[in-house]
Amino acid sequence: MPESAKIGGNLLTWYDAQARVLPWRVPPNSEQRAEPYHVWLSEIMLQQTTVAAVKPYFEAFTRRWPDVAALAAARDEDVLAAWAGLGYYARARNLLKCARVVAQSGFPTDEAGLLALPGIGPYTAAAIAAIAYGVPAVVMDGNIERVMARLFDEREALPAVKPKLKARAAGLTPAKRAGDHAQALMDLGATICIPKAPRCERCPLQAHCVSFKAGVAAELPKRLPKKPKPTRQGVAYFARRADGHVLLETRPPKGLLGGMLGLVGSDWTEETPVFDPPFAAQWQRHTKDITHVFTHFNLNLTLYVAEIKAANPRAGSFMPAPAPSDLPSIMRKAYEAGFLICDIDCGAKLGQYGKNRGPKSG
DNA sequence: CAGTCGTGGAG
DNA sequence: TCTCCAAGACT
Repeated sequence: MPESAKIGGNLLTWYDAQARVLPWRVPPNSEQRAEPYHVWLSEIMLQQTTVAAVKPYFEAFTRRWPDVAALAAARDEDVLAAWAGLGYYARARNLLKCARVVAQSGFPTDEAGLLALPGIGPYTAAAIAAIAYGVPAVVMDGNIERVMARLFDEREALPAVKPKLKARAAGLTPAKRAGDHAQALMDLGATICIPKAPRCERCPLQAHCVSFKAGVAAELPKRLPKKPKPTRQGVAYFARRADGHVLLETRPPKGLLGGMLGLVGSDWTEETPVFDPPFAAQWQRHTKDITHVFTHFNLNLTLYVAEIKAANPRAGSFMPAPAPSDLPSIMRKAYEAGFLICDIDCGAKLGQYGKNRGPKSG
C-alpha cells in the first residue's frame, strides 16, 4: 500500500471518530449528502472567518432564508444588515449576485461551473464540489496549506510555495469520500495541526510527518515578513432628531464597508481630517475617540454628536433608528456611543430603535 | 504579484 | 497590550 493511501486511511479513521459537529455539516461516512445551499452559504461565510463567528450567522440566515430561492428574493439591504458584523462585505454582495443566478439554474455540480460564480474562487469551488457532490477536487485552504507544509516539511515561504503544497494535497486526495477527506484535513488543521504549538502527540499522521521527525513542525509554514500597519484618522457625526430619527448613509456599493449603513463623516486618511459637519448645529465632541482595527490599517475615529429639531444634511438622511446590529462593527461602535452621549441607554432597551429593519439581538 | 477588504478570539 | 490570523476573492 502506498504511503499516500496509508495517510488518507489514517485521516478518515480519525475523522470518523473526531469530526466536529457543525450546523452545515452531515456526519462523516453518512448516507445523506449535505445540502448544496448549506455548503455554499457556510463556505462563503467561513472565508477568512472563524467557525465560532460564523455559527450564529449561518443559523440566522438559514432560518430567515431557508433555500437559495428565498435568499435570491430577499432585499439587498436586508441581507447586508443580516451580514453586518461578519466583515468582508463584498461577500454579502456577491452572495446575492450568486443566489440570483443559482435560483434560476441550480448549483453547478462541477468545479469549473462553480468557479464561474460571483464570490466563488478556487478554494470554495473545490470545497463545494467535494463536500456537496463528492467530486475528488483538490481543496486548498489555509489549514490544508499548513498541514501539507508540515507533513512534507516544505520550508519555502508562502505564498511562493503554494503550488508545491497543492501538488502534495493532490497526491493525497482520494477518489472516494473526497468531501470527508477535505473536511478531515481542515478539522485536523483547526484542532491538532494548529498554527502555534501544534498538538503532535494527538495527531493521526504523526508517523508520516516529516517536519515532526525533524522537530520543526511548529515553525511551518514559513511566511514572508508583513508590512507595518498604518494608523488612519477620521471624523464621524452622530445626529439625532427630535422625532428619534438618526442621520445615516448607505455607503457606496464598492470599497470599504461597501453598501453598508454608516455614520456620515470624513474620509479616513493618515492626515488629520478637518471638522466639516453635514449641517450647522451645536456639535459636541465625544471625549473618548473610537478605535478600530482593520486588516491593513488602524483607525482612530473622532465622534461628534448633535441633538436637533430639524436639519437639512448635505450627506446621508434621517431615518428611523436601526438596530445597532444592522451596522458594521466600527459603525456600530460609533452609533452606540452616539446614543450614550445622548444619555439614552440603548444597550438595554431595543425598543428605542425603529422596527423598520427588523432588529436582531445585540 | 501585491494590495484591498473586517472582525474578534487566542495566547 | 500586542501579535497572530481564520474554510479567500477580487483587482
